[in-house]
Amino acid sequence: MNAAAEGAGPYKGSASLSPSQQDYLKQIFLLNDTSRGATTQLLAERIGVRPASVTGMLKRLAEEGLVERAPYRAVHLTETGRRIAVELVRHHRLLEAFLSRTLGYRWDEVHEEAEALEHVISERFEQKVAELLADPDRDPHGDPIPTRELALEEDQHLRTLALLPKGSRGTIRRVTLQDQDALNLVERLDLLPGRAIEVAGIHPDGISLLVGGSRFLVPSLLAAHLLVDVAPHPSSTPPKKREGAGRPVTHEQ
Amino acid sequence: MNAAAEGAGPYKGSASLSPSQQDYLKQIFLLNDTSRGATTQLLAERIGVRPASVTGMLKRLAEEGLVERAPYRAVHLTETGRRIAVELVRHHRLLEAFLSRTLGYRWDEVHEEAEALEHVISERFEQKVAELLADPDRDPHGDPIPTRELALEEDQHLRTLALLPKGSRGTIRRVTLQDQDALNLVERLDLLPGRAIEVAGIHPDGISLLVGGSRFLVPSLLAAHLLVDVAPHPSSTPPKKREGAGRPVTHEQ
DNA sequence: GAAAAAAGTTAGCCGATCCTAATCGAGCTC
DNA sequence: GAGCTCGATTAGGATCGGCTAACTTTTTTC
Ligand SMILES: [Mn+2]
Ligand SMILES: [Mn+2]
Ligand SMILES: [Mn+2]
Ligand SMILES: [Mn+2]
Repeated sequence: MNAAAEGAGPYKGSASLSPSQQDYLKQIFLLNDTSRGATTQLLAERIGVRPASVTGMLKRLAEEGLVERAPYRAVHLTETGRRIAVELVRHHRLLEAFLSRTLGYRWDEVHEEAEALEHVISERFEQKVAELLADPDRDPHGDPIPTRELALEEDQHLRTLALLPKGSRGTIRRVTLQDQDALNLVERLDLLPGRAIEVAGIHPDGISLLVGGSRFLVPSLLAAHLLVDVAPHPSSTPPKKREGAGRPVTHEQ
Repeated sequence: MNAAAEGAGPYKGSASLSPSQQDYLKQIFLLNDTSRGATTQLLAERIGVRPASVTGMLKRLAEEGLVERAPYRAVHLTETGRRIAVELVRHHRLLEAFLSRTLGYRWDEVHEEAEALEHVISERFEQKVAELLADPDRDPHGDPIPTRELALEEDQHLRTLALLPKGSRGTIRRVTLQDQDALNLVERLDLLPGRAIEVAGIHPDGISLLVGGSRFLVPSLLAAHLLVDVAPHPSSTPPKKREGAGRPVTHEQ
């Protein structure tokens, strides 16, 4: 019973998909990029439904040619599905930038609002906002905004703080968290995008960090969500990778 | 089988209602204000569903204490229902003002976008937009924006152009149309809010109008949707009402 | 004031999306 | 490689908001 014959439906603009379908595609995209691939369970957690619901939706998305899927395996987006997902990520991050810059939202407030608006704004709205903000390339958390043509900068040079060796210096570029309390903590610690940091040491529970003169422990849980632009090793320690201090970073949006 | 026992559900914030339910409440509100009351058929037309669907939804809304209803009669909003409806109208018109002023939308483009956004923005968004625009009191079509406290100016002094007697002078204040082509026509004819006009004569098919030096026929269909602030009768003709040139004005939003 | 027309309602149905409970399969453990 | 565990799927059901077709009530017409 090989489900999902290839590409059943005709061309799909994101417009014809339900917000729910759009959220599935977006989460599949975000999970594929990072982490261990888009499994039923991870999707269920991110989207806030039960695994059985995910299976059901994935079947429908497969029928419409938006995902490719084999039972008991992780899903992947088709090219069509990917396009819709990236379009949605553009909406989301553009909206976050807009809410922050134009409407004066705090950075911990933008995510929730963007989560709902992303499904509803027109291409005109997207266009006008992009104009107003002069085509921003980062949202308030440092996440790259896909271009109008849906090209997405890859940030390959960024490294997770949790995995940096002692002595590393660099600049915080992205904070891949959405939870308001967590973001407020990051702000309290002055670990915002743009801050210069140095890894003073490795703890079992996190990273000892030098930021703006002070030194403190950044718990692994937090360190795993801070992406750092590492400076060309000025210190002694060779920049070799460590493993296991934190799991690969993801973040919902 | 007297359906709808009074006030079943607990307090409802507009947040807990589906976009569909919100649209029903809004249209009931707009129809009650004007026109012959919110009948099943009129609601069906405005909302774009079949009459049977309206009956079904009205039953559900009655159960939740948002409308009062007797079979075969027009519906009315309860106080709770009215509050939600006005909140939605505020969202809608505030959004139209925002889209027009801040994002540079044309006045014929704002309605459609606001129609979708109104259900999705948070109170924070409403608040921030109101601040940004310094609490505007009119949307681009001249429709009054309910205040934060949901007070709605009544515009009782405005009269439908279609019903004005020959010789009346005044200023166009509201254009209660949403259709893009119709709005473009209005713009072409320079009948925008703020324009001074004089009724040069009554035709069977409309009104002969003097606007900015030129004189032309405004078809009844259009005239019924132009609300005029009538100047204290400077001309001879006593300002007595005419009937039948057009039906009472309404407009969806 | 009856009959016709129009408006409203009911009954039965459908698709989308979610749920719970039960079953199935993949992959690690020993 | 036989189990066991955990993740995934299936089965069955609920709710929501739409639809059509048939029926009922109100309103208009003459
Ligand atoms: Mn979303
Ligand atoms: Mn972000
Ligand atoms: Mn709407
Ligand atoms: Mn308007």
